[in-house]
Amino acid sequence: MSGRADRTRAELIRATTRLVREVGYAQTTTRAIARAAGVAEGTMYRHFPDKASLFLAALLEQHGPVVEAVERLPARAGQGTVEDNLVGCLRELATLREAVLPLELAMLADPELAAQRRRPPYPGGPGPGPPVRIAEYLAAEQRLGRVRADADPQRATMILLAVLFGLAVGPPAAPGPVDPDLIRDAVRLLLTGLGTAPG
Amino acid sequence: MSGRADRTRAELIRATTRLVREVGYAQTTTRAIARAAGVAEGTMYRHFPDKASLFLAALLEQHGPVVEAVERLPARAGQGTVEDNLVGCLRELATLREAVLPLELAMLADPELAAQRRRPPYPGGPGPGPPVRIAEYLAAEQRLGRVRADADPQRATMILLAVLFGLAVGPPAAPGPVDPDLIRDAVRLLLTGLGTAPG
Amino acid sequence: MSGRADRTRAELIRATTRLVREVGYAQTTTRAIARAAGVAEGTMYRHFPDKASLFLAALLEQHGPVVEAVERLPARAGQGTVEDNLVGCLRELATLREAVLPLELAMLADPELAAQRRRPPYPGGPGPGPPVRIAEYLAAEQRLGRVRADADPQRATMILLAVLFGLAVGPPAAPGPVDPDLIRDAVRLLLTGLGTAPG
Amino acid sequence: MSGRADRTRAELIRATTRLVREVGYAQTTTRAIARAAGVAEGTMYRHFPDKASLFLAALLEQHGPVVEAVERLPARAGQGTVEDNLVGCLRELATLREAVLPLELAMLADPELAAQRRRPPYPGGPGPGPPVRIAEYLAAEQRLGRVRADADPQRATMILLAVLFGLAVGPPAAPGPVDPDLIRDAVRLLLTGLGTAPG
DNA sequence: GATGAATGAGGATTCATTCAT
DNA sequence: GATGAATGAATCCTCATTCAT
Repeated sequence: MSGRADRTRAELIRATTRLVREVGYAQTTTRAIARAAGVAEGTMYRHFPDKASLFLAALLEQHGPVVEAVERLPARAGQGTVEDNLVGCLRELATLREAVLPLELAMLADPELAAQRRRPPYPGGPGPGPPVRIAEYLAAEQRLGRVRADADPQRATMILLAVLFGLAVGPPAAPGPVDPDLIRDAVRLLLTGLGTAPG
Repeated sequence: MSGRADRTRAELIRATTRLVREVGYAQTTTRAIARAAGVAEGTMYRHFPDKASLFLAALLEQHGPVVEAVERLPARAGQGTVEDNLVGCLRELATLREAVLPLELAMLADPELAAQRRRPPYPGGPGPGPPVRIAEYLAAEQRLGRVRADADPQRATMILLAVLFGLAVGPPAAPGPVDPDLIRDAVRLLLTGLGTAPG
Repeated sequence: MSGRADRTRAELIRATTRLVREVGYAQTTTRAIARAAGVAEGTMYRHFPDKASLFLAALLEQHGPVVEAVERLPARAGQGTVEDNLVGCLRELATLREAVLPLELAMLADPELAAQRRRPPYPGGPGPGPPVRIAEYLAAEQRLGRVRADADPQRATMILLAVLFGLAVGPPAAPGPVDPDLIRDAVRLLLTGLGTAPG
Repeated sequence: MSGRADRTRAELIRATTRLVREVGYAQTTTRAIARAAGVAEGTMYRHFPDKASLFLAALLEQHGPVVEAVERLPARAGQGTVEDNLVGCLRELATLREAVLPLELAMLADPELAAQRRRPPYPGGPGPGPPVRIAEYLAAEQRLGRVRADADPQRATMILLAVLFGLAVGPPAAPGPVDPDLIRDAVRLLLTGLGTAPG
């Protein structure tokens, strides 16, 4: 129980997430985290074996809401329009991701950190998550005849998420939230296609 | 005259690019760079004012080939198929980018490094580059009736490049080259569209 | 509570003062200070933001005793002889200054260090100090008729202290304590005058 | 004769003197000197075995004019007033010293540099210089009855020069030329005396 | 559990000096 | 004589981590 310990732990994670977003990974020192969390420097090591584990925990913390947001998608197959369903889901993903994108980038940029990602910090680890649910949704729509029969739902999902990630990070964007209009444009383009001829 | 200096400079850039790719930005210390380049640590500072400038130079070094690769694209409008043209171009981009992606990620992850990007290291700076050329190509194909009349070439280009970036970095990828098949799939998807009905 | 921290801080200041006196400012590296203080190099930075601040603190540490020594002077006006009073005071100043003269010289020789002196390290900063007290004393003696009526006490104080500083540093001196006889000679000369005629 | 080498040497000394005065000893790097002198970094070592020797040479360069200025003093004994003679001499000294005071301070602050001063850079070294000449002058005036018979000319000279040095450096003064009025005040004070009673 | 002083290896950078051209 | 690229030891400082209180 010990509500105090739990609060400290949560504070540490909140501080870490905030600092990485605001000042970048390089500037997020243990001292800065401790100060931002309002605890002593040594306290961190009561809750996490080392700094990398704290980062990992911060990253996973966000995973819950993301999963939830996508969990509902497959059930919407056949309702409304495909475009609206996808746009809604991707916008939610973009919003949630905004908080952790800097953490993800830090991991991508630092192999040593990324190595930690291999071994999930607790047995079982995070569930299937967004990619699987979106693919499920696309397959369902495919069965309903609202998505081309010759498309590969998994491949399409991969590309869909790649667009999302690319737009979130992309060169034109000063770091900041993804333009929601851009998300709709992307989904529409992916649905409609760019070409005029059958091939 | 200063063949030696030129060689040293090139060696430094090569070493930096290689190290960032292999061990990540955080591990790429000035000492490691010097050792890999076969020079003394102080020598670095005769060629670059500081470490960030060296990284920037390494990044820009790659810019030339990238620009060249895309420069030829607009001229191909109307020849072959749109799909093949785009796939060819994007594959080239992917290959070239492979070398600098870790550098780009480092910049994205470290605001301090990114700040350097604002002031281009030499007057004039890099030219328009890939986005503009690809948009030009799409517009040309549009005039030829091979791309939907109601598409926005610039917006489409943005999305095209976002896919490419997302695929290069994306969650599935163990760091490594982008699967060329994935590129073709993405282009085909973008051309054909995922949907069946107009909405 | 923090007896240990206080002791470390004092040790750092003592080590700094000693090293600057013995080997000069240029040789007084952070490593040497740490070694002499018996602490790790990083420990210095828990107590002082940077090296210059440590020097400044070492300088101010000495300020207390100096001020006290001169504080008593004005009260002696009219007692004993003017010569003895001044000689006693200046000898004390010379002794105290001996410890910090190298620090003062370092500041004079290095504009960057001197720049730190501008902003006093704590609000309020050091009080009026020696010059004012000596001038007060001279003015008091003047009212008692033991100092020429046409003398300017402030000007005379300035010159008195200039002699002291000049003797402490001056060309003849192998670095070391000021000869006390020289101080008496100087005071006597300043009181008696060198000339015979009014002009 | 090689006028070019001579000019380079002079340029190096000029640059050194100027830089030490303007930016302080610590900032006067060999690179800065070379740049300011308009020569390559390595060239310095054609003319001086090391940096300290260059500093020493710069210091001695100034010695000539100083000596000359004081050389004429003994001959003025008996002419004009003692005050005017001394004031004139000291003011000249102050002006000349202004250029090298930073160099002298640097030497005083750095024992390693000061060690070089012991062995004069060329046999014979500089002559007796100011102290002796001023003492000679005072002794001459003493014989003429214009200086107290019981004064010690050498001791008085020492004190006179100490005042000058102290005023040039002194705490109140922002670094800059010595106020000529202050010099006259000091001389007058030393001649007239501060006291009213015979002892 | 929490604290924060202490650690010390390691980081980027500087600079007097050397030497091939 | 002059050049300037190269050197590498040394500098100040940072920071994840430990441990006595």
